[in-house]
Amino acid sequence: MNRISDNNGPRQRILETAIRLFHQQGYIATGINQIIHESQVAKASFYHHFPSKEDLGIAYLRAQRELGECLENKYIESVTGPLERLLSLFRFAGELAGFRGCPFMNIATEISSQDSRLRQEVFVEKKRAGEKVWKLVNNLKNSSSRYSSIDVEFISNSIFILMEGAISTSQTLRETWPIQIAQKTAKKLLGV
Amino acid sequence: MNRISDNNGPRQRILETAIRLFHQQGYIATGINQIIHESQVAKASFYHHFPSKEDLGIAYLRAQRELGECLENKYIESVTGPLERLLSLFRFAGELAGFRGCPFMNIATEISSQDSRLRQEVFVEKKRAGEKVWKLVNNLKNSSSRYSSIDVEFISNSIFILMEGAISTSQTLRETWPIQIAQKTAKKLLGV
Amino acid sequence: MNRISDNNGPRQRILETAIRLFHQQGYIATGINQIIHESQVAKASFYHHFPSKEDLGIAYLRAQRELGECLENKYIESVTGPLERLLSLFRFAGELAGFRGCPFMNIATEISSQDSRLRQEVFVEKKRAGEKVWKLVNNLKNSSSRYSSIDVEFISNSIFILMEGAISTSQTLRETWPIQIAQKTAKKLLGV
Amino acid sequence: MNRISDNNGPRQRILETAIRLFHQQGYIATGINQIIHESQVAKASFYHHFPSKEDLGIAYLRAQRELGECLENKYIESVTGPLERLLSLFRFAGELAGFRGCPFMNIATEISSQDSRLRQEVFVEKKRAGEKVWKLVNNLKNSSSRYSSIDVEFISNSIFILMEGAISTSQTLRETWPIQIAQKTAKKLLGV
DNA sequence: CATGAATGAGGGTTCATTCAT
DNA sequence: GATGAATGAACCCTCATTCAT
Repeated sequence: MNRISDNNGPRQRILETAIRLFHQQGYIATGINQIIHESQVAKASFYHHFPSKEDLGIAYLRAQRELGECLENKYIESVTGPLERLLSLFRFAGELAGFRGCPFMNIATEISSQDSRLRQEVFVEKKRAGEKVWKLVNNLKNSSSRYSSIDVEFISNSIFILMEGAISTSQTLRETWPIQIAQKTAKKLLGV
Repeated sequence: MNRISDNNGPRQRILETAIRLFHQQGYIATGINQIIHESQVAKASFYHHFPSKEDLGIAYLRAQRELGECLENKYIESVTGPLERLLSLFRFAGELAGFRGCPFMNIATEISSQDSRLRQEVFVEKKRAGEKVWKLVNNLKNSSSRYSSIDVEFISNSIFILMEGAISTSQTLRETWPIQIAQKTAKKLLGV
Repeated sequence: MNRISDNNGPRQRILETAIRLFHQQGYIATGINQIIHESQVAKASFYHHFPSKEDLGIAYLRAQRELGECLENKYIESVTGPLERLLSLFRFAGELAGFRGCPFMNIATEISSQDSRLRQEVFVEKKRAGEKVWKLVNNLKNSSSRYSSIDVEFISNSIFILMEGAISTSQTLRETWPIQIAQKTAKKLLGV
Repeated sequence: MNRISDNNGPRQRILETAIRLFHQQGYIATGINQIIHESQVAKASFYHHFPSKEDLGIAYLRAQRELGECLENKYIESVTGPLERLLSLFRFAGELAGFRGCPFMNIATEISSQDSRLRQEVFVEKKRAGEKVWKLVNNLKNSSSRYSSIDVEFISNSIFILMEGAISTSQTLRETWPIQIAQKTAKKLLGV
């Protein structure tokens, strides 16, 4: 039993189940019992790995952040050129959401208490995502004199909002056009 | 016997409590017990007026739609000129949300089942809101030759997404700048 | 409004609904709400006519006694001859039960308290039914020297038990053969 | 750790309480709250052992079947000779019922839905009981030329009905004579 | 005589969590 | 490191009944 590559241990199974169920059904609507049952794990084993549901929620968000960052980078690096890389964010958003929206936005909606540890995780991710957009916009600005007049702060915030709006509108209406419209709007903002 | 001022009946108290709690805490996170306790109503009285929690949820969304539409109109009519009226939507969105987001988006996030009656209500409202934006953009287009080249379909969808994004980003980050950025983006789109 | 023939008044509607529902679903399993809803009667009207559910239950049993007695007499009088009349009870039992058993046995099963007013009604009916059987057996005994040696007490009790057993077995198994077997057994007892 | 004598576990306590209360008060009339209170068990512990009230009902019926079968065999084996053994069923029935009737008949009366899992259990038990009677009658037929002309099918069905009738009449009237009469009738049928 | 609103107690069930082993 | 039993609070909902009008 090679423990290093043993990714099918209880902890991993629980986490994968949580990723599936929290995203599909929501954090509150998903009970510990369902997670335990679908993970094929004993109840006390669950609490051995995750002291509380909130801790699992945090692990879930962190896993989503890693998965998301990884996928994001794949999308970005699949194209060349600063403009294409910036716009690839919208293709990424389109795949990620799948009518169930952003895991972080969703949890922020479900958890009202502003000082919850879960909301801290949301802040962290959204800050990271915002900085990612900022960098891509900044790269664009520095790449060519054509974009040298860009207000990086404004444009990156604007694109961030467009992405958030596209994802949540797509979730609410269960349609895909918001992603396309958001991308088209971003292009217009950039004058392309 | 004055029915107009008779707003203190139990049904009204329940509904007002639901508006407060569903919006603040979320639909799932708010239990019937808390609602009846804060409404000062017996449990069976609650079910006399609302056959189920879902029915109260529907009444809640319809009340939010009425309240929202009313407030929306006030904002729109508080200014003159088609551009000002269109842009007033952002001021409205800023007040409505208050870091707790859109009641309809929130419920759509909490309820994953796509054929829930609650989601039907969300569809109805979002369609209405989309049409409202479309009309305001169309009015702008027809108001002056300056805007005659506007693609009403695209611009209205774009503004809709910007508003949704502004509201949800504001909710997630508990900040107000997304509203301003979204409005500024809309202005840019319109070339003003 | 001819009040004498006005059998569609609220009280009558409630009683007819109760006869249908108590027999089909059982006394405990049938709620007041369903009765008033299907009777198209206001709740307080119900309690005006029947001070409690138990009172409706008593009225229900009395109505069943009248209906049963009436149908019983029809069956008995549809044939001539003391033997045929006695045996007609089994045909009657077969029709009455219809897989839902005897209304009186059923209530006695549902209500455990031995001093309930409902159980008093059951006693009254079962005593009446027992006496009816006794009379029919006694008539048979007196009708011909062939039956003069009959032990009326034993035979009537025996037939009573056979009928009760046939009805309840038919109810439990949802089959009709118990009625035929019981009648055949009765014939054997009488030597015919 | 002695599992054989470990009859004091919560599951066992719940089941014993259910046997007592379901039989005395009826299945519907007995609430989960009363069961857990008298079992000295927490509510969630109850649902840990029995997923629903219906499941407890099924366990109750199966326990009654085992208990009944065991007691039945004791009565049968307490005497010798095929006739005595057949007739011992009536003594058994007299003890079993105790004015509260047959647990299976009672549940079949309370539950009207024909496709309930509880009714399936009733079918199973009544089929078993019918076959038991058939065997005892068949044994009698084969035991002596005196009984060789018996119609096993008819006689066993007839005796089955007599037992059901005796038990339910005893329950309805709260008297013991139906048992004696039924046994006497059975003797007559057999020509003894 | 009729009405709908209002009630407290209880229905069956699930929650996230902790315990002894 | 892993297990299943046990928990109290809370879940949504229905019961038979009474009230003011």
